[in-house]
Amino acid sequence: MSRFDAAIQANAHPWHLVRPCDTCKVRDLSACAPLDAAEQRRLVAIMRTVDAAPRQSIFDEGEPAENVYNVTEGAVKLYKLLPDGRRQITGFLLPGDFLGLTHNEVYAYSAEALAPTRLCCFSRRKLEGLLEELPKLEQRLLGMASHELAAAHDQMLLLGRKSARERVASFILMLSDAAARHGQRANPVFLPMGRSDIADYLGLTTETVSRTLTRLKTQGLVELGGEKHIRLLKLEALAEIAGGF
Amino acid sequence: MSRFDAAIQANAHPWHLVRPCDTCKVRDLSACAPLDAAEQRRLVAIMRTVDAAPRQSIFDEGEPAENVYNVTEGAVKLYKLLPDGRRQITGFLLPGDFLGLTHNEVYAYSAEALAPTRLCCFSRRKLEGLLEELPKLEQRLLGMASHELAAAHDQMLLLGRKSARERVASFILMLSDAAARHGQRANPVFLPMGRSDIADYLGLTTETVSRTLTRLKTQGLVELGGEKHIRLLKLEALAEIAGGF
DNA sequence: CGGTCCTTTGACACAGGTCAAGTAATGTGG
DNA sequence: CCACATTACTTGACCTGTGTCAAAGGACCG
Repeated sequence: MSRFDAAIQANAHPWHLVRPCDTCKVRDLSACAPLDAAEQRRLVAIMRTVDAAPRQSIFDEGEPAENVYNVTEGAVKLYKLLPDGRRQITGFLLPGDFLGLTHNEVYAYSAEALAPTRLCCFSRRKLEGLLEELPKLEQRLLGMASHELAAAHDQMLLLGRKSARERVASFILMLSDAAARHGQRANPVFLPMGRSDIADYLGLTTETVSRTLTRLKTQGLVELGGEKHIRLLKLEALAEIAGGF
Repeated sequence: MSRFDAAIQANAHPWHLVRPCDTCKVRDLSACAPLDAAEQRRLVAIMRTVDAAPRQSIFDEGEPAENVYNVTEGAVKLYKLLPDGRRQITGFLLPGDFLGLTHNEVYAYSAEALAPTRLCCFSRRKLEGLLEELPKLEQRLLGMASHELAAAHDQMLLLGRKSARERVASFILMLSDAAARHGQRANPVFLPMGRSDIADYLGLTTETVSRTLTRLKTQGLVELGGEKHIRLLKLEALAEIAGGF
């Protein structure tokens, strides 16, 4: 069995790199043609599979940026730290998402697995070499980068100008949408991360996140099933809150 | 005189697209070869020059994303609005920067000139066509996008976790660095934007920006020469504040 | 069960927002 | 070039949303 087939067998194929994603509509950029079999083979040749347990670090900010990763299964958080320990989570990644892409010598953020995670790992040097020859691949990367940039702009609006209530509502809806795109249950939303990760993503404290969620519950907008599941009761109202109306 | 030469004559050539920038070290990505003359000619053929006066809108959020722009001279601000008018400025652009690049049908933010500005305007459709044939160009765009992404992450850390004092210090230093990269005076820094733009960029109010600046002045860290010039007196101390020490 | 960790809840403090006034810069028409 | 209007910036007094500190549940696990 070739390396290529083995990779597919192991369900660790970098699908999202080689073709538009079936379930994640956002990334289904019609302009991007999928790679053909030969091209995929070349890509898989420079790839290896990496697994990470929850809480395991994938890489740290400031470390030499030797690899680029593509999430295949699981969930990852990206974050930056200030010297005194204050933390900002800059993103939660799901299957199909990319991390480590940079034109710097070192990583600009740290990455850590949230759940049992499987990643496709590429040597950055080799991948950059391959990019020269596979423009389709570069197109996909550019498409992904510009989507991430748009998401980053939304997050700046959230962090700079939204109230705690609006941030939490936005967050719940965002998770629900992401779940739907990944073919998972969208309504009782599953929160794979703890309160302090949510807080560090939204620029709040755990206490404020907790209080805000209980207030949304009290007001009949959501229902909390355990700590990690939220049922959205009034989608319309939540969307209005999230949008800042 | 050819269109190509005319464009150079008029100092409206998209230099930053075709080759690493001389002054802006950040963008001098060794991996990116400059375009040759024939390639540049093709690029210039689908380009036109656009001028914008201060406060003039270049495009608005939600508008069909028909063009992509490259700033040649001047300065531009990008921003997003909430329905009630709250505003978040997501970036200030200087010569060499890009705007309008998206894989969406519509612009994700509004763009407005801060100063008299000259831009290179490309039809997005045509540029995307050209990208298929000029992989070097796509490489440059990918490099720029990944730099912007890193800047966006820094800004998220600032907005989510830094105090007003730290935000203002970071901002001044950022402007000073940008000026230096563009071959302009770095120490009495020139602020091309007003207080309310600064506030909307830092997620603060004009009052807080103003108070914070006077406090930095009182403490002997900066000197305010008029409203639009700031002399950095204790760079080291400012850098420590900005970094969150 | 008895720890450990995470979440929730409460009481209180404070950074930064809001409202309001005053002052300086900029522009405009005569 | 000056009066005047307008806009931008600063400063002050006060208020509030969110952070801080502390403690009390809950969930999970050996």
